[in-house]
Amino acid sequence: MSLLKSLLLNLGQHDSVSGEEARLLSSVITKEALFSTGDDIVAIGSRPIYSSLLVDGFAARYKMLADGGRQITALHVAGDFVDLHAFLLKTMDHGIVALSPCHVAFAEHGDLKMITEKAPHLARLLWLDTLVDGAIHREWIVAMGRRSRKSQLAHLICELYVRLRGVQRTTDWSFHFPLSQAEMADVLGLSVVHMNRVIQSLRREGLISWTHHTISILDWVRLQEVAEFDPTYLSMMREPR
Amino acid sequence: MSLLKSLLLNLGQHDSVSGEEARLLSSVITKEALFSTGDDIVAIGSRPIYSSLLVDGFAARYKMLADGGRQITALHVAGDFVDLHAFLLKTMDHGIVALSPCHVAFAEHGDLKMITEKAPHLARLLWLDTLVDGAIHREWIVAMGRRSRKSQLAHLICELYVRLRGVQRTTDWSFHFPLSQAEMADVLGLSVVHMNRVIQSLRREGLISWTHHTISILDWVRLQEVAEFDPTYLSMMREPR
DNA sequence: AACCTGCGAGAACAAATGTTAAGGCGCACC
DNA sequence: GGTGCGCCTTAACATTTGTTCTCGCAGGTT
Repeated sequence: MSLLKSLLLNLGQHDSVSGEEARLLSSVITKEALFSTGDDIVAIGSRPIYSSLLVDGFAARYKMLADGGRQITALHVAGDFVDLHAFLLKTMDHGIVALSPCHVAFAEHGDLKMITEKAPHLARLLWLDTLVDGAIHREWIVAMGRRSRKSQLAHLICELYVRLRGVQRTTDWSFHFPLSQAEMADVLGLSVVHMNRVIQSLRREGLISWTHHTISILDWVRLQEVAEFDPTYLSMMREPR
Repeated sequence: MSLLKSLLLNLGQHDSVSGEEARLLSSVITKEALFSTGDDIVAIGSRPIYSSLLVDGFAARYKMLADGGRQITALHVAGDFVDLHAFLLKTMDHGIVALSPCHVAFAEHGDLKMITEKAPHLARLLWLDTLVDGAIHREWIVAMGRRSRKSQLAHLICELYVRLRGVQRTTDWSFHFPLSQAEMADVLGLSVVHMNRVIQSLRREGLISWTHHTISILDWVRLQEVAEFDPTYLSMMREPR
């Protein structure tokens, strides 16, 4: 998919983006790169001078613990700015890893600063993008803290489906999903064995199928019920910001 | 504490705030209110036209689940903007409750928009404030997913201590903390009984004391070790943003 | 003084989740 | 065509965490 298109698919979900804004934004994206599965796109502790737009692929933010455990704190799909927050946070407090081959484009922080000075509406859309990240974080906290593991997984699948549909990465009720069960366990904060048990239970109830890196939602209504999924937090509504 | 002071204590931790910026910000804070313990400061589903600055007190963002469970997704202390994100997200996807008597001040969204247009550096500091929220969310996700409950609690206490010290709400190694164990359980995602067990274990090891709504850190070094606490994510470093 | 009530603490038991180990299956590589 | 490897799956067992219940204490009320 083209660089500009993935940009607009993402930011344009929340508010209308003018042609001029789109041109400005694409003009500050001066570099691109490809990453292989498992590569670090951004290293923990680094102080990037670029922010990275994921044009295609799957990536994750993660932290490692002393005992070797890994927790994934965010999943990113095509169209996501994976480290826009580093523009102001400066120091990466986590790493970002490619979970599939990833096509990434870069915008210099100096140019982002220019956008905050010259294009306030566009700047607000970028700010909003990081706010949606935060809203997703909060939903994950709720899922980890107070939902059953089955509900947590169901919720994540609902979220992924809606986000991927927003950037046209679904076909009917299916989407490509390259994560292994072990990687998924690092998302939900479970052991691999229990991750497998939870997946089995959604399968057994006929809610999803998940094979060959493809997830299919077999019963959206019941999946949503199990998840208590309410997509409000994704801010998919297009309105003035 | 004065309104302006709590503002500067918070934003000024990350970068220097000019006198003009401080005046502009305080000029857009046009209303104030007091809330009692248990009051909702902002209701879920509402579309606020003000963002709320917590001048004094403790507040929490939370979501309720169908089974009556509650998960607290953020704790706020003096100086925090509790719903700055609503400026752009528009619809509250969670509620905000006062966990103590709270003194709150309000800034109109229209004025915040003006700030993004006229005062880009100040706007970036506000953006940053929401990014630190996100960084804290990520750290909570890590703690919920991959730390032991003892480590999770130790980490939260370290975080609270550092944040409260930043706004001058600590005396030596102690701080006032009004949450009950049941409320704390809604933060960590535990049952009340297990919350109590985890607190006891930190007490038994001589790391903290916690009585009469006061937490004291008895052994900062070991508490930090148990928590694997690294304050980088709080962006306490003052640098150009 | 007697009586609430909210909160903290603890015991006993149930359920969820982790650990370790083993086997199977598909796929890349020799 | 075998072989090794990554990944999924299952089983058995250990540990963590939740549930229910009881008790005690402090503070406020009558």
